Amino acid sequence: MSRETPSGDELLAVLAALASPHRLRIVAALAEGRSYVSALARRLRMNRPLLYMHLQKLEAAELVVGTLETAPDGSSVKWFDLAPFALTLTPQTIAAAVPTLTVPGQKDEDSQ
Amino acid sequence: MSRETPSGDELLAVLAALASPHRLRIVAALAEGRSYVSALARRLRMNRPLLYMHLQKLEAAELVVGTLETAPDGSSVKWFDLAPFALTLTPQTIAAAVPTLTVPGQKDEDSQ
DNA sequence: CCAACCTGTCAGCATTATCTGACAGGGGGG
DNA sequence: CCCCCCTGTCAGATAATGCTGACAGGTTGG
Repeated sequence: MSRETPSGDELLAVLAALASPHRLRIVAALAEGRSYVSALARRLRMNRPLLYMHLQKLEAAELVVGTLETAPDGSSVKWFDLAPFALTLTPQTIAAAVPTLTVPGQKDEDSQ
Repeated sequence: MSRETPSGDELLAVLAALASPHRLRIVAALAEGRSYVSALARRLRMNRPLLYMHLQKLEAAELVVGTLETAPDGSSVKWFDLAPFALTLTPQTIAAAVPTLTVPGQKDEDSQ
């Protein structure tokens, strides 16, 4: 679901999710194929709970999809797939998204 | 200079710079035309030193250009212009940028 | 001299984000 | 039983950000 014009909040969520070296690396790793938490932790050499947290942030931003696959025997593995996203960052796309940012009281008044 | 393939660090810098509601709003405001610190602070209703800091971050990421214009009489105003940027965010572009991230020791080893 | 406009910089506080080790619980198998 | 694999969650330490009021210094104009 590569949206044309994301809402301000969605845009912000995606940006915040990607603004981290760890999470960028996670995305890059998943671009080569699905994986699961423990394997990824070994591969990227990072603490598992830490990776877990980062994956949750990516998932919250809908950049990644995690599915807990419980085998017939009962053992479970949580697979993570990269969501196919694509967004363009330009002054125009940002200006278009900003008005829909939900925050307290902010208004435009004078210019110049 | 809308780069085709930004380095990992550049990408990260831009993402980090934009991952803030304030800074998104600043970019949107500047998209309507140049302005200077005090005027922008009034317009966006935010603390001037705070805005100043955000502008510096945007400038560091090269999303914004500030020029201190000292009039012939000596009074000075620092104008900020939006830099014409454009970058596309997809799993591919990210995967392409990640290998050039400069951080301590990280390597890829096994997969799956 | 005082007021109003501008820029730039600080110390210090408040709030988030990041990161770690440890734990609980679920599955196999030897 | 013990050992190894997996998931998920916590408290708590540490580091990074965000934010504020106040100050110094420059100019113009009444």
